[in-house]
Amino acid sequence: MASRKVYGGSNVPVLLHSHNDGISCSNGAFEALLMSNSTSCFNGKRSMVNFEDACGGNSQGMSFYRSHDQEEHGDDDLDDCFRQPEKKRRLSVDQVQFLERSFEVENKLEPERKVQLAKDLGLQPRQVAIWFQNRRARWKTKQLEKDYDALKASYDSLKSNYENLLKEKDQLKAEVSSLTGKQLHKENVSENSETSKPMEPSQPLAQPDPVPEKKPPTIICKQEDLSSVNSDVFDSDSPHYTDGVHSSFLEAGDSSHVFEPDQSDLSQDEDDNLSKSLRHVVYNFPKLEDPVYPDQSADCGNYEFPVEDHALWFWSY
DNA sequence: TGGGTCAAGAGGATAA
DNA sequence: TTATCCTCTTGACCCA
Repeated sequence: MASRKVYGGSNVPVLLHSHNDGISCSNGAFEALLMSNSTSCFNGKRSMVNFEDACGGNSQGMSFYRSHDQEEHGDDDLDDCFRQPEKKRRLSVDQVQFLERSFEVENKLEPERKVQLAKDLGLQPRQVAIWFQNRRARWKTKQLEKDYDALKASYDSLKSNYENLLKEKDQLKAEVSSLTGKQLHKENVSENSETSKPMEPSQPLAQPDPVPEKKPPTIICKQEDLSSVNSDVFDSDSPHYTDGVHSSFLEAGDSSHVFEPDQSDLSQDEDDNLSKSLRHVVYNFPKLEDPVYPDQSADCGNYEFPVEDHALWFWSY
């Protein structure tokens, strides 16, 4: 409180006894004030000086109430002669509150509004403009933080869903392999029994096959092909999944892309070999495209998807 | 004393 | 051309 300039006004010390009382406008009145040239309800310029006087020069904890704006106010031509080198001073709490309310109404500053605010707050119009610029910058920074948090939450959710789907895929692949083997075995048995009947008259002396389970080479190839197909169906995009989090995030966001195998790779014969009765449950799987599943899950009759496997329900955001 | 915050400066982009 | 905006930076101030 050493060399503080004191400006004459003595009628407003009460204004800053309480921060909230410094600006007594209601919100409605505040908006009206912003658009009008009516008498200001804020006497920022002189009130700060008088507040300090009212505080008995107690600068401890009251540094916000220094009379910075007097030093910077262009109206005080007399003071320009004695002005010390410019030092940055914070706006008072009341000024900031007033500006904040104005910012909430409109974060852009029209020239008339700027002049009116400057007049009401006892600041230079440029100070008001600068405050709005900085305020917009802070607002943008906070928005970016919010956006980042939202995106991160979305990403975490998608990643979790994707990992669940990977587990589900492995389970389904195992089921397909198991059931395909069983089905082929059944077919081999039936084919051997059918083909052996007509051969009996012509080959009465043929020795019966002691190991009927042995699969013909062509069938084995088919099984391998099927296995390969199944692997291709799920793994064709695996570089996208497995390399880093970004790719998985992007890929998982589009379920149609993740599970969109080329059905033509699976022959109709193999497809027919899968029991239709084992497939119908697949079509009840939520939100996954139907064409994907008939070839991939052959054991849905007794396979229950865990609750977390419905994770695609969350993909809507 | 270092870091955080904020007012203000600087410079480029843009619209009227 | 001018005012305004945006972005980055600077310097003052405060606090743990």
